[in-house]
Amino acid sequence: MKRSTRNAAKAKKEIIEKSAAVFNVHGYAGTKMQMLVDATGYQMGGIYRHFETKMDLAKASFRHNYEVLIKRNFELAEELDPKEKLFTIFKNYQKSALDPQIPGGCPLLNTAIEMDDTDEEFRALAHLFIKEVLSTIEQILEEGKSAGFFDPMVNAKQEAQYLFASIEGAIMLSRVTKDIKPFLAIFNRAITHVEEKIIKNTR
Amino acid sequence: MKRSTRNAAKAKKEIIEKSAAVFNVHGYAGTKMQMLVDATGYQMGGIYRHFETKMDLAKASFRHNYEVLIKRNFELAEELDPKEKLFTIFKNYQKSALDPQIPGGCPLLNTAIEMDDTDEEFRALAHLFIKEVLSTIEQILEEGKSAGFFDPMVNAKQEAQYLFASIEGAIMLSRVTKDIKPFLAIFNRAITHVEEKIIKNTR
Amino acid sequence: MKRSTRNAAKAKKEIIEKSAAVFNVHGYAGTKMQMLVDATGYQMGGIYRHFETKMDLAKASFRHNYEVLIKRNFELAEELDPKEKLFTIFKNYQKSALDPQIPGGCPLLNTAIEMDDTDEEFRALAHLFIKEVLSTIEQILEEGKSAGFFDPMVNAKQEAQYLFASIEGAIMLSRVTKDIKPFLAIFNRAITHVEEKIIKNTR
Amino acid sequence: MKRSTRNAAKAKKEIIEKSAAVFNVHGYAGTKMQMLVDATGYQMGGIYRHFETKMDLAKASFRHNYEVLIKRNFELAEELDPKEKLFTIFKNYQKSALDPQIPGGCPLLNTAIEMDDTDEEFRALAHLFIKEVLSTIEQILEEGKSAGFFDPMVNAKQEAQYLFASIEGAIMLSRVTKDIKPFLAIFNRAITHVEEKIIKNTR
DNA sequence: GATGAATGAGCCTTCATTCAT
DNA sequence: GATGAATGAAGGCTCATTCAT
Repeated sequence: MKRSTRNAAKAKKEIIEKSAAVFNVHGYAGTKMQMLVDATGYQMGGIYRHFETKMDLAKASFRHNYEVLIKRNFELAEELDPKEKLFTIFKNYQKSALDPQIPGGCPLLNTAIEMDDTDEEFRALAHLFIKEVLSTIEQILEEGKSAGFFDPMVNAKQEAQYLFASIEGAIMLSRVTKDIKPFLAIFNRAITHVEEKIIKNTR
Repeated sequence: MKRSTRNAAKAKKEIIEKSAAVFNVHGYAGTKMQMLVDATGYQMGGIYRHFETKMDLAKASFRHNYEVLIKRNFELAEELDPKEKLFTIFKNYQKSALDPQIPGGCPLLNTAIEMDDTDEEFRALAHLFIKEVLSTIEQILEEGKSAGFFDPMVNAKQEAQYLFASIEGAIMLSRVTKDIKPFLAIFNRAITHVEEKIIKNTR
Repeated sequence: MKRSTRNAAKAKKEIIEKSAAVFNVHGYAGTKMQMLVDATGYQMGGIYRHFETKMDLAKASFRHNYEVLIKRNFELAEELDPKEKLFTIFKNYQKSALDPQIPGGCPLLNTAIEMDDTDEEFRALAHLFIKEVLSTIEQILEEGKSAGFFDPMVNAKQEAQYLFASIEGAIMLSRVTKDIKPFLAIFNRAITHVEEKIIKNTR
Repeated sequence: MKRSTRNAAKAKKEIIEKSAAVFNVHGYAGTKMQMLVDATGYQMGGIYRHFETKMDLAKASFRHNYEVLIKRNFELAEELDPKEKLFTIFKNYQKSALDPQIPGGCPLLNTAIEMDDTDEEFRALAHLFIKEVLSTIEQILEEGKSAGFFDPMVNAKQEAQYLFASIEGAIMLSRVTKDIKPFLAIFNRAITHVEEKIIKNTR
């Protein structure tokens, strides 16, 4: 096959983008190099020119999936107020559930579960990304408290963990049942929770 | 080592029990037959006498882990009232998190995540077990509603899913961070939720 | 193919014996696992059950070749006097050159040359074996001096090195020319040297 | 790096010169094209423009090493008498051993050993070069006999082979022991041999 | 029932060579 | 003339499974 590009950076990017989906669907151990050859259109050696090992490519793919996830779910217009920000994130997660950009479920969840006891470096990477997500949510909650939108009694850190855990659990449920309904149900439950427990009731 | 005196059923049980932990820690693809040889004390042939394939043993191990989980977390004294039942389940989950009987995290979560896109039969099994857990919780909620303990407005099914999702998400967070604190925080958050939103406030 | 043996030690021995010739002919880098599969009659996995890596098998093969060489060339009847011993070694080397037990030339020479700059552990092994051979010759020379057969002025260590070097050089010449004559010529030259310079001339 | 200004012949020469050392140290099978890219400063395509295959470059490199060896060890002033010529060669070999121009040992020895059973064409080349060296020594011996310096009973051909074999064996010993001493010891032994057996004793 | 040696397909990786630029 | 990205056929090694004992 004739390759259209002879540009290293572009090729590397292309390989990552096409591999990322495969890893997220089949898991890192479950993904075979041959699958990546098929998915990327590159041959073995072409892939190995850009990545020392399969696991290096796996980590780059995970990072890519994370960035896509951040871009889709957490990239928020500056002018939004904290409440709007929080609901935008919710809306984005729902959109992602209904029309996934990354097949195979949430890469953070998948990677955390596969790597927690198998690959310390990989686990640490998942940990890092999850911390970033949690701290983004936490920050919005703190902003909301300062700005008088959210109940000042709210423990931002705990609430962020709670929201994130619920959503990841919801994703898992919908994936194992192959049914979007559990996700939507839990999701709405979580929104209600936000409305009732986090947002300051200006009655 | 002579084992000929043992009977088949006992050997099979022993192999399952000892394999179950290995599968839960390393995942099904990540577990190698040699690990099971080491863990069980049986040799290749000894294991294959009782299980046709590694995946058959994996499924039996998963079922075993599920039964252990049910016994530890969901076996409830008949005389408890629904509120007590719910809190007993919570307490059991907390106990399991602090002192795990099954190493490697929640087998329902682990299996759901690994198998959602890779092994349809295995996914269906995880689905089945999760449905059973959900329906147990749901039933308690319904009982509680009927008995006047719980708010009759509660949607039992959704609430069961919400509670389960939160807890599974919490387990994931604690495993990837290698820190029990996130689990406990989310956990307490969920208990508060039950107290405030599910239990009928008799004030 | 049905294998005749299910005995680990015997299988290991068989693999070594059949691999040893291949390694000595093709070199360690030049020998491919497939050659060993063909030569031994064992499959990949059968070989890897007994050796962790190709290089482990290579080292075992080298050791085996060394032992064969020792047995053939340096196993000397106790009752021989030092002069007879020395000439027996010569005769054995000549016999080996005319009718080689190990194809591919002298394994000490081959391994020393291939490994001097490539594999430190392997080089050290070759060094060890060569030291053993040199010390055997040296000892015979010392014995001969003590017993009055050899000139007491002979520096045993140097003379052993000189004899060994000449013979190894001779082997190399005969192999690269694919002609036994250079070996025999040098060989005879070395014998003359022994007769004239080492053996005490009782005139 | 722009190289387009260089001309073909110069580039080819440069590649050979820089590759020659690598081949001699790592062997022909053990040398990877990437090593040559690193050593030469040329890229794959740059090298392949001048050589059809790695083995072609290997042969050119071997020839180069041979020529360097000849120049350093066998280029003798015409006015020297045969005895002086012989000792100059000896001195040159000693100088080469103490301060090698070509790293990795004697290319004649290395190539003979690696190629004797693996590459017939390459073996023939080593054979040719070795024949040239032997015949140079032989000629000096013959000259010396004619001129009355050397014992007329000396068999020039055999004596040349004997000297060459000893020295090559000595090189091998010093390389495998990583110690110059064995070389020097054998070397001195060989010089003594020349003095006592080849040079006509005019007493 | 159980052992553990052996199978062989498949895995990850390497590397001589090609070729678009 | 030269670059360096890409090829693809091996290469070393793994591992679920089989089977002689």
